[in-house]
Amino acid sequence: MSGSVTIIDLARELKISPSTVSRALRDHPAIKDQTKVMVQELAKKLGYQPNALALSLLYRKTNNIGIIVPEITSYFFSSIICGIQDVLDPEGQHAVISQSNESYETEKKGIDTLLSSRVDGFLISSTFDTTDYSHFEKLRQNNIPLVVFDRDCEGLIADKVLVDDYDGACQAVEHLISMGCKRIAHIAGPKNLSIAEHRKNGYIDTLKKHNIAVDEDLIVQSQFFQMEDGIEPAKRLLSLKDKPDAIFAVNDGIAIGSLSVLRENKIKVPEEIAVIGFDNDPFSSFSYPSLSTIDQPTYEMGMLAARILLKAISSPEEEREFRHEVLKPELVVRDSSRRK
Amino acid sequence: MSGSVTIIDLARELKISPSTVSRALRDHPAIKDQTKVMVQELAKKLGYQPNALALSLLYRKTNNIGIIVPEITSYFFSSIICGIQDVLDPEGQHAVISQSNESYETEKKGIDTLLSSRVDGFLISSTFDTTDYSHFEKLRQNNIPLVVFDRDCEGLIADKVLVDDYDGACQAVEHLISMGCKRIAHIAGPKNLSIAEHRKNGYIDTLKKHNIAVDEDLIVQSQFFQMEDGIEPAKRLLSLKDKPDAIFAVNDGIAIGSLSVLRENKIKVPEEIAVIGFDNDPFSSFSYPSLSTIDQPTYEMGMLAARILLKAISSPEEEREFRHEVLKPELVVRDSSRRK
DNA sequence: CTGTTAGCGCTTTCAG
DNA sequence: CTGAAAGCGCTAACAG
Repeated sequence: MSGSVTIIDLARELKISPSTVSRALRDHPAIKDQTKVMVQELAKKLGYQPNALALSLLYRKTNNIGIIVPEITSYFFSSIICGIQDVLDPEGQHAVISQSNESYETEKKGIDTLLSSRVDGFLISSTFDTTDYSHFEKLRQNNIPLVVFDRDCEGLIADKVLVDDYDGACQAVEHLISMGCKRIAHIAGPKNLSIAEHRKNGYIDTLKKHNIAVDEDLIVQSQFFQMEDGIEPAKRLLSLKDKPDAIFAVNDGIAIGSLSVLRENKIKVPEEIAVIGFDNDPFSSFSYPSLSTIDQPTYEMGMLAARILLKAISSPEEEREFRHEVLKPELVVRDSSRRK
Repeated sequence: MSGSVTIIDLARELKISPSTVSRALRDHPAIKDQTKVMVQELAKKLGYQPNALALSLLYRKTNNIGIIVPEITSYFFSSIICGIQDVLDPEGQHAVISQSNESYETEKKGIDTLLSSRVDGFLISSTFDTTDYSHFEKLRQNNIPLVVFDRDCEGLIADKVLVDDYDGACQAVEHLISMGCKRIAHIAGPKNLSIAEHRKNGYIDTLKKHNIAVDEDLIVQSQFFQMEDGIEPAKRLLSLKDKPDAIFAVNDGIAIGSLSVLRENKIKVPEEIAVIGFDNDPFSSFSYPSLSTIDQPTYEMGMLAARILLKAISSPEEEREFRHEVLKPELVVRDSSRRK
């Protein structure tokens, strides 16, 4: 920032006015070619860089988009971010990423910070323990567009891009049933998280549809979504007198953690217990056995959310309809659930 | 941005001057308590948020730090970013992340964009094909601090936080030798990448140190760092008449990809071929067999780089010494290299 | 074709 | 204790 060249520097050097320099740089039609060339050459020579700050202040538009995600270390969220950036970049928009670390307070603080820095809009996937949405409502009151993605905030009025988790879970369980599994367990995700609830509901409803009794013992819960978080739940399932013959895990991380427990206990997968995850994380095709899963269109979700946001930003504030997009996930069968 | 409350709004409402409002909000001693309370209450009521843009323009300091990484989807870089953010956040500094996607052009464009947005400093890990460092030199000429991390730019004068890749490779190969391996192969990383070169050199020198002939056939190269990129190189190694009895892979991704090839070929790991990776990615302890690796202090590297940058930003420009920190990696032995 | 002026939101002298 | 004015870098009327 220190030694940056300004338009005024160029003007002084060339003994013309700043406005002429400004116009010359932006190729304004009412400027002599000769002047343009002169200005542009000097600008290049001195390494002039327009000050985006000044522009943003003037136009009340920063071309910055605030993104708030629970974490960036998972492939799931980082690939969504890639989708977002691939839409924003060509439009000259920039992503400003903030991690909430699954903390409601951090999420709230992130919003305030981004608000202070005057981002033009928000893309948010909320935390586990976000139940109060007033910090999101505030955005709408300030006419700042918000697109919620992946994790639904039920009751919140906003654009939304979600995945049909219920349907994904149904596909997973249908698949296990079609493979002949009778006692299908579910390692559910954290309570109060819409996606986890939907997956669990899909699991339960599919069992019922096939007249399979829902055994509460077969539903255990994981604390988070990492591989190590799958260990405890899997051990609990193995400690049952009447063991399951399949596990539908809330995500691939948990599924991989479970696989390691099954391996330790010399349980054959899929012969004794079949396993299926959710996400199609890259490592799922390299685990042993390779993991069946439900593919989520993360990259597409990011792109779609970003497109909707950009449209909202450039639309007249009134008479906008809120969009509610639901993407379809897709079953990917691999060795962990394939009867041979 | 649209309907934001400004200091002028508050002033008008209270029929006092903007400067008084400004002082009251910043708790200036020369302001009557009564006025302060009045102002602060109205500010709260109307949801006043200081405009960071205006402040940045005024103070010529944005409190934004530009981060440029090859990609964010790998755990390696995303955990470095976490370390960076955990240092920046408490200091009221914000990370602005840009992905170069291993493209020199994108990296250059990223710098220009961030320069335009007037970040106070840069944290950069450069791409494969960055050989020309003039875009980095430019920063120093503009007095914008830069800290290079992980991937060294040899010859560039800048603060650096690196990992001793050479030493890590030595540890890996020493370990394999101590396990009795005689024909140790190396799957090297992309050419022209300092870290990959250093690891390869560590590999070669350790063999020499133990009077083991370096067999060029046993050194193959991977194109990138993903799991699938390990498949081809591993197959090439298996096609040798005289097969290796160990593989030292340039990173965990490649090692995991190799494991899948070995599994397919029913080769026992570690009995027939031992495998060791580099990075200590979370999945490495959940692969089968669990993967021995060299742990890199990614989070610490991010924190240290950020601390050095903040110090550089707040230091007088002259008489700064450039720091050159080299962190030590650490051997983590797991099943893939443990003779039982 | 070019210059002058005002103002985006804020703070900070300098005057009262 | 408070207000008026200037300026951070830039652009867009409005004049010439």
